[in-house]
Amino acid sequence: MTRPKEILVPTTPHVEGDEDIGEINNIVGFHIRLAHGATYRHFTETFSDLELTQKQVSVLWLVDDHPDIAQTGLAKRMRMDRATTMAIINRLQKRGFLVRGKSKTDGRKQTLNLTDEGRQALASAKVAIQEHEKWLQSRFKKKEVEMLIEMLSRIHE
Amino acid sequence: MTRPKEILVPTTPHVEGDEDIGEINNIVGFHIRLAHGATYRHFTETFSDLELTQKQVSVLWLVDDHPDIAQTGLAKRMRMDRATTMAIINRLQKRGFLVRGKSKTDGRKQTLNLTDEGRQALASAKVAIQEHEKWLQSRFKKKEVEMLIEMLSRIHE
DNA sequence: AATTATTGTATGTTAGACTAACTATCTACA
DNA sequence: TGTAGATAGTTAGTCTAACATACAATAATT
Repeated sequence: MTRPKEILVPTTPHVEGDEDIGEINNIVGFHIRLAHGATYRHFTETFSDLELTQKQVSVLWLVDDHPDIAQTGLAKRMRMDRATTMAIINRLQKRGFLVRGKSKTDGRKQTLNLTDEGRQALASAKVAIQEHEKWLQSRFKKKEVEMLIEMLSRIHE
Repeated sequence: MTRPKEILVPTTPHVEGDEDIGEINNIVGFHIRLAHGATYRHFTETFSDLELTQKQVSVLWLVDDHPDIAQTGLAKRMRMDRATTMAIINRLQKRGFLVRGKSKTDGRKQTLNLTDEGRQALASAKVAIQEHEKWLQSRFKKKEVEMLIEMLSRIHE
């Protein structure tokens, strides 16, 4: 009495009397979302000890690369709005990973800089990132990685 | 005394005469996230009238493609857990786009099917998707689109 | 028949994205 | 120069989504 077992390969074409646009599988956006989801999931697994999200690591990294950067500078680089940036900065500051200071050149701006703890966290994060990237890049040849990055850059500029 | 003016449209390449971001630019995950963000943003713009998210459209689409699908079936296809799936289904049901029914083959399962309204919403969504995809694919040649989809599939399986 | 797995549900937490309103500061120009 | 508008940061509130946990009902396995 064994059932057909209902194997479900997600990337399988659905048959059915097809209409309009075609299959959802031909939609680039669909694949970007799925790839992002898979990447995000693996990331949080890899970072479960560090308790850092992708966004948080990116912010730490960018602040380290650009001492005294202002929140709007960060926001521009990461394509976030000010409010979202605030929330992330607040979280990182609450954990003592970075500090806000006053800008000497512009009274509206604040400077962001990592604390020693932040630098330490970033160092650990970079190790984890390496592992994460290895998982990601294991699917591709070197040339393909370059190509993928280049293509993705065309989307986000 | 006119400054370079520093226009910053979110989806515009950031020029700024400065430093490159550093090695973070070689991180595939970083680009996936940025590309996802840009895509998501354009999607919500395109869909602001319809008030549908990527997830919701995907669910409508998949339910349409697979009548009587159960929530777990959806969850597998979209790589979501049951709780998240529930939340999305609830939202769509509340708006009258789909209905839950009882499965005849498995008392635990429920069937999902679009209502006429749901089908209508999906039809509108597909038009908008076409526009959205055009925006996305305009950056690529046909061959490149295939390549991109294939590469992204390697990530999400 | 008893145990285990699956499915849907309910609840609560968290991150992140966005809007709107507000203050302080800076810039541009009439 | 004075003022109107732009920019930077903040706060508050809303929304989507992901995840964890717990529970009840049903199926499958032993």
